Amino acid sequence: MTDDTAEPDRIEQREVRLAKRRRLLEQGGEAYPVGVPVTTTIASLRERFADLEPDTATGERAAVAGRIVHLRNTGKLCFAALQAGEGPLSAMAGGPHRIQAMVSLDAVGQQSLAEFKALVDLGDQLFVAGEVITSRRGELSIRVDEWRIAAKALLPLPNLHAELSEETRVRSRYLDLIARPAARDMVRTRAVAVASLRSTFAERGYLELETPMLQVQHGGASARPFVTHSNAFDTDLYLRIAPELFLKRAVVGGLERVYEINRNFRNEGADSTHSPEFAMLESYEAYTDYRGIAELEQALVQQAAIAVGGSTTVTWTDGTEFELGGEWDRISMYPSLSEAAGVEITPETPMGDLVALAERLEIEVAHPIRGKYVEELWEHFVKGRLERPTFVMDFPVDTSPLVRDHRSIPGVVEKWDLYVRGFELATGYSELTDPVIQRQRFVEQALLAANGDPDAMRLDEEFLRALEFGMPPTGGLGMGIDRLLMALTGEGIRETILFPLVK
RNA sequence: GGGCCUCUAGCUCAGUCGGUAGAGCAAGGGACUUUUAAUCCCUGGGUCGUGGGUUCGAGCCCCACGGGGCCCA
Repeated sequence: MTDDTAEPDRIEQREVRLAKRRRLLEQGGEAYPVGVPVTTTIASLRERFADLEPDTATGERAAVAGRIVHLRNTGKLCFAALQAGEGPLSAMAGGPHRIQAMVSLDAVGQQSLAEFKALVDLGDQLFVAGEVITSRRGELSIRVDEWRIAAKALLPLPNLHAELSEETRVRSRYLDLIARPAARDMVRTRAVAVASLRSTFAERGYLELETPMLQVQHGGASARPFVTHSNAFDTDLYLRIAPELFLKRAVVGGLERVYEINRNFRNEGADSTHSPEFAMLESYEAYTDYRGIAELEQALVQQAAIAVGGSTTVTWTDGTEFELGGEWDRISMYPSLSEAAGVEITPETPMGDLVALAERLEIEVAHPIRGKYVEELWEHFVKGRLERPTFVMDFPVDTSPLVRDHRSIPGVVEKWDLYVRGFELATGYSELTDPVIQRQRFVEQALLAANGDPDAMRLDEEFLRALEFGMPPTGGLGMGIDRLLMALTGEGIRETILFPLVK
């Protein structure tokens, strides 16, 4: 909306509710009071009175507030189901965050009952106080002797008995959160998972850092950046595509165990596994290597699974049980590719052979780099076969410019990718610490950039200078937080992000 | 970037051969003191994504643009 004074379109139901708001004010009431005197929460009442017999009076008074999600009037008795946003995880979804309010002629008198019927709508935030009872049908209820509107809803709630359309769910997530317990669960699951990551790091003596999001030079990954402009410095700045080069500077400075959980931005397409803005974990640990980091990654994910669902066996939303427990498989990229393709492929396999094979399979490779061909072929032959969580070890050199050469296998670097649920969940390196080789790798990247690869890395002189002061042997880890949630819940990336980007 | 599907009431959707715009929930009026998507009677609510075109006549056919989804690259 460009016109600040523009009113929403005239909606019949909104007009009706605005009239009720006016009537409420004319009677000296408030449509949006500064507060309501609640004494407890719906969830705790549910917990305390879980097993009451039908038609029981507890003799105990309670005052709660919540959104009206069902409203039924039967003349001299009204029923309103109040829903609170809080509540435990999905194991108990569907009930514990709701309680029924019963507004009867006996308890509130004729005038109050009439006002309730005239002024209260489905969707309003309602405060009620009264005795905790169960109805004849056994529903935990409050026999209301005092009620107040806590916030008047001007717009009608969507139909809670039909699925919201994909677009409404993402565009109006607040409605999705009201309507769908699974949407609320996702928010909590995510918070629990991230808290678990932090506590696993804390147990291992890691420090959480915050490195620049606005960078003079982007680096640390192969991706197209978002560009913005600083007026004060009169210079273009990049939203970071990765924090890697700054976290490594921290390791040079003697911070030997560091991690960061924060947003990265990549100016690329969005689909079910990619978002232009995504939360990323990166960690670095001095005096370990990619094998030690694989052990760390496994612990991080398994601890998160336990924190979220109490077990390393996770249950996805489609009901699938997925095993994240135990020691994860480790396979090697070249041997696994050779076996699946039925042809021996090694780091020495000539470019011509790789191109011929790719063409025969109609695999298009964007840039003519040997490593890219190997990775594309590997994805074609092997990726889809992985069912259990699997570390894929030892990648080609020319696609991994920040990783050190393998200690014993020529042409390969000490890097793994972790595949879970068919997508790449995390990556781990024995970090390249040799400033001379690192400079060469950057120069090779610059050549690719000159040849039109927009994802190629740029040479970062300041980072190289830091390396020249000596960076200890280090293992590093990167994991997408959104993807971790996808692995734990079986949902698509848009469901793991509370407010995904929509045009 | 390419292909396919989709946009109709607040929400979710139907709409026949191109001929007066439909349902459920929600809303308004009425009845009802134990309802669980309460029930019963009555009523209101539409710029059919936007802009063109074809036609006597377009929600429907054609073109362009925009939003959303799925598949491929």
